[in-house]
Amino acid sequence: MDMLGRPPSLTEQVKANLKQRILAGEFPEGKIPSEPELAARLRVSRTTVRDALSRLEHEGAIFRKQGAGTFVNEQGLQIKSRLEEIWSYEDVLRDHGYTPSVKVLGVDTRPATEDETRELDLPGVEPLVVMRKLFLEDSQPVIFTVNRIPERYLRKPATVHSDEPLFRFLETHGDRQLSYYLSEVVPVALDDEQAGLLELEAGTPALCFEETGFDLDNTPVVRATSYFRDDLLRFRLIRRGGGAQPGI
Amino acid sequence: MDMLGRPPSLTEQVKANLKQRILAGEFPEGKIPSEPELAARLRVSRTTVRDALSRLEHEGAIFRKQGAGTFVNEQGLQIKSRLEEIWSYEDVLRDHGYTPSVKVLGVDTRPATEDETRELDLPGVEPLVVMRKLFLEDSQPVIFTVNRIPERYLRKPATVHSDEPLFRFLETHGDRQLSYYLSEVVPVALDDEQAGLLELEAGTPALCFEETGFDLDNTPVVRATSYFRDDLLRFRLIRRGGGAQPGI
DNA sequence: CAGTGGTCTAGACCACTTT
DNA sequence: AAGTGGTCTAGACCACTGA
Repeated sequence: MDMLGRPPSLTEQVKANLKQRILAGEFPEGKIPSEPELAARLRVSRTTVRDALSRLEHEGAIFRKQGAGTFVNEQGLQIKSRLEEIWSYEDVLRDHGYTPSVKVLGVDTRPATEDETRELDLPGVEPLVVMRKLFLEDSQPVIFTVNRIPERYLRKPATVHSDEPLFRFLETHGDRQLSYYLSEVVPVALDDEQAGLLELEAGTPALCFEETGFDLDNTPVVRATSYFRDDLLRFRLIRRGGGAQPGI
Repeated sequence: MDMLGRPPSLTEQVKANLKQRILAGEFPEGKIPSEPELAARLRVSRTTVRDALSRLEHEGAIFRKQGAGTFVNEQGLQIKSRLEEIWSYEDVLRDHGYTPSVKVLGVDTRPATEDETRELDLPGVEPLVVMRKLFLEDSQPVIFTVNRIPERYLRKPATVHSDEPLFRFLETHGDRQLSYYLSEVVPVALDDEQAGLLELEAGTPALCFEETGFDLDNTPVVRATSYFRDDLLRFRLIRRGGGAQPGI
């Protein structure tokens, strides 16, 4: 029972160091020192430097060209919130320059539907705790989410109103660590209730995530549905080649 | 001037080998051999095995638990087309079990707009080649795309009708290798033209990609817009923690 | 041809899970 | 205590770029 993360790895520290220096504009020509030089300066092995650089490249902060060097990727640095690594919606809003707040609309318990029983891999129909939240920037609604968690995964009686981010809620009230989400991106026309909460007109096209969260044992622990105001929040991602292709 | 990719790396071969054996059901209990054992069997170093496993874990094919082992991720294996690694829409459709075909709707040349000039980082207003394509499964339209490429990046006179995937078209007609896309996911209501092409009613909510493609020198070489029939094609992705958090 | 990134190896040590 | 994955090192060799 750890409850605490490990200290950041050396690789992660190097990555953070470089990221910070990039954002601070320490490499004005866009040219980042060579791998051997970084390794010597930072007193780590070249492998560690390469791991850190690979992560930065993957998230679009730099790009590399064999034989030429490593460079700042001004384009990729513009991305605030990457679709593949979103955990706390409050952080997403903060990254967009907003002052976020959360409003818990309600916490209920009801039996799972047939679909939910299957999606959450439950042995039979069981009670689910349903949390509905609204995220606001200043007083304007931006995100509406519904989380459904099997009651069996929660320690305390489930009527707790909590404005913690969900991954923390699961650790606090359920001793479950969220490992990843498997998500579907769906276009919808907002219905009356959703539009009302987001202060839009019914029928407005919006982005919706339909997703399942898994813990470290690969057990599904939460089904979530989220709706976004795309006029206030826009998601970006980097798409790369899948495998063997070099560059392609 | 290479034009050809390098042969797949050892890591890539190990990854392909394991992926195939996983899909073939060679690990019925879901337990994958330990890293030292795989390294010994495949006659490669443990590092190479770990790299291959890391990639498989990233794309959701397996999951690992420290101290316990490496296991098949039945959930993640269901994903056919991952949002972050899509290159040829024909492949996407094939992965969904369709028989794809392409219809080139037209190839025109026109001056870039002000926005396009900025997005493609052009020194001034220049002619763009605009390719409009429709992707069909059997005879049913699924994807509608518009690609805009500065004429300066193309060798041949730009009126070529080509049903090659775009990344190949850029290599064939422009000696440019596509490295990655920077994409925005936008919900839209289809207008008359888009809806007509996709054989839906005008106003239907749909997913839209607005994206810029970059080459190996990080130069933007194409602006693309794509519309999808979400009743026929659904995009999935895996969302993970961004950095230092372990598990979280 | 010197310097850069790309790939691969062998081995050490640690943290964690299981028995 | 034994076995697993997680991190890190030092070093070799290759492929490519640019002066």
